[in-house]
Amino acid sequence: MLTERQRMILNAIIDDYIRSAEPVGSRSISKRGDVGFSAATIRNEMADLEELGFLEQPHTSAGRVPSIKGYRYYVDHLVKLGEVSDQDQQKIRSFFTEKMNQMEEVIQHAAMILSSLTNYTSIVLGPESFANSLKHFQLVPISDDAAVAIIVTNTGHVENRTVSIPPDMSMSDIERAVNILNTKLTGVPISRLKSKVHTEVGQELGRYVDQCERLLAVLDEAFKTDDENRVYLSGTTNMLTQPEFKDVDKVKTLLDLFEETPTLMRMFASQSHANGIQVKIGTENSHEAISNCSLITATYSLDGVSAGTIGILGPTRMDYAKVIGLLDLLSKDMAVLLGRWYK
Amino acid sequence: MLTERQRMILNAIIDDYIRSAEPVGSRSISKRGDVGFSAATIRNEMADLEELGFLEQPHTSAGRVPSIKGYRYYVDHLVKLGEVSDQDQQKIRSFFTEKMNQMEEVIQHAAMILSSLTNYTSIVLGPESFANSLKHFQLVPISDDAAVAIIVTNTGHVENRTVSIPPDMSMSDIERAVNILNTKLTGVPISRLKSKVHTEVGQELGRYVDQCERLLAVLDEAFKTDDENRVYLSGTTNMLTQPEFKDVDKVKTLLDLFEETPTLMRMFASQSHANGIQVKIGTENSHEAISNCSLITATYSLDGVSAGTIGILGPTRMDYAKVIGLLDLLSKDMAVLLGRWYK
DNA sequence: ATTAGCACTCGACGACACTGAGTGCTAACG
DNA sequence: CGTTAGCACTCAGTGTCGTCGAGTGCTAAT
Repeated sequence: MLTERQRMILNAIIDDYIRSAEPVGSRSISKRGDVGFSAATIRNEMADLEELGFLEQPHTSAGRVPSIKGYRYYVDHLVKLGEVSDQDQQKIRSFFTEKMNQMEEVIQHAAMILSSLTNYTSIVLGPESFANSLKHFQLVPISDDAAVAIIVTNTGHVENRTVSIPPDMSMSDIERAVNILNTKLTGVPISRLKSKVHTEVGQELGRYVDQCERLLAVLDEAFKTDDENRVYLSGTTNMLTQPEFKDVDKVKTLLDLFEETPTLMRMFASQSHANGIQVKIGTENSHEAISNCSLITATYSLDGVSAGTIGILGPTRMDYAKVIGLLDLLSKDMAVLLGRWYK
Repeated sequence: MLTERQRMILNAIIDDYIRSAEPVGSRSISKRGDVGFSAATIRNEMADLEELGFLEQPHTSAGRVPSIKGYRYYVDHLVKLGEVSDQDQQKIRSFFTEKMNQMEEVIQHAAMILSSLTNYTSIVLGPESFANSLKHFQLVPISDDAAVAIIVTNTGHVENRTVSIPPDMSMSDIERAVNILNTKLTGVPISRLKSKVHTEVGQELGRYVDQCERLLAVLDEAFKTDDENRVYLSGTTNMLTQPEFKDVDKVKTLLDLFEETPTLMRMFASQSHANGIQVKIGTENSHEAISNCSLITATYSLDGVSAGTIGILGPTRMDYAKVIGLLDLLSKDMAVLLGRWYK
């Protein structure tokens, strides 16, 4: 579709623009050396590229700027995976050798590494909880009518929730129930806890415990899968250093988006279906607030099941080569780390 | 020190400036009606007030702007506690009748209410954990060499931490130890857990459990008071709507400060000594990033012990009357709520 | 097919004048 | 004597104009 020369020129323009954030003219391309043609020739090609929709002109007497289509072509055909610099590799290595014993900590750290290495905003989605199974369940009464339900998963993750209990339910009943639940439910995936309680464990429970229905209601409350697969952000303020965000209004809409976890989740979910690296450029993103941003995500899997997603949000004019290389490396390392984690 | 008229004029100027964010001139004060003097008279007084340091002039032919000293005088002598509007009272009431069963949730919500009612940024510090005591302790092994330590407090707060355990420590030992700890430590304040383990419980433990020293090390790790008295922020982006933050650089330094929890903590700590409402204006604040902001905090106490702090951060040109009134009301309500909570 | 040359476009920038809000001072007023 | 009307003055903000220069498109020469 494009001639070799056009591709070279497109590549050069995008390269330049990523660095300078300013419309690039024919002369500067010609002078770069890697395209050995005169400014005039490049000018002609640029006119063609614009007609084809790969470039845009802010105004008549300005240089050219890549269009969404241009970026798309660039990431699909032109960009060569950036090698991760030794320095960065070093940092990542030391991250993975560091000992962390909370899942949350790992994710949080990964996000921080990403944002600090790229100077963009990083978004990390934790490994889906459905991989986890119950290790231990506990109900600790804290007053006459309330108790804390605690769920420990095999990965060491702890969830807790305050539930209200009927005032006339006896302590011994509760203890007995907890014991039964622990023997019956240990090893059951978190996502199936609720149904399992009703189908299989329910009757057993009824035999030993008074007021079984009431208790079941309490358990329902406790096992409510609060899908707080939280999204971890880091480097949100990095965006403010980008020239495309010198306008406070844009900053505000972006930051407001960051606060809206559910929206972020949805954005991410739509990406995480496919495995590997995905790039959404500008208006390809569903949300308007990031219509001048690109979102690059890497979904890694564990035993063939997609397990988590890490991503970088930056201006459309972002360093795709570097970011893609980095995400590729880090997502693979994450998969390995988690593989070991889950044993 | 100031004549009655000067005070009226100062009050009027600050009032106007809070509303308009623009230097206020003598004419506009004169026209307001509540100061019944001509522009010329007011002009003379304004010159005096400037000489005394209560006002400042951005440039010769502009109106006057309150100085830090001016604001100080205003909040100390002039401002009359703003009545909280019916609408706002309504919202606060409904907040307090809402049923919440996690401490974190309450605090988070309080912060949100505050920021939404004021359109500034709210900062809330949770009730100091020293008021809490141990309700239940548990060690759940999740692998050969790791276990999750879970601490439940009398208020239903759950802390958890992964600890590594010596591989040759037997399950039964652990169980026995946990039992002893629960009988001995229930009711002990969280802050004193660690010392208590060493002094009183240690010997008892040694009698029943092998490898007592090793176990103590594990417990030390578990009881490490991770002083995560977290700071809850809400409405951080509200600041961006303030005209004093139309400059992205200022926004960035401010937002970066928000990310630095320890610094925020320190800022807050210095305020929370005194009880009641405290106002720090502009450079009275220690941190440079908020040298054009004011921080108003209300510390509430429970049984005479200061329990928590809620605060509002806004531009120096903020609506002191409203904010102070609101904080006063809310902090008292919080104290009541928590009093009930701790029973 | 490529390139040198040239006329043309248009935003950025500095110079300049104008406007208007606001001041300080002085003199008149009650 | 305190208050106020009047007036000259200051200065940020705004709009206009001309210049500059980077960049373009087109044409003709190589």
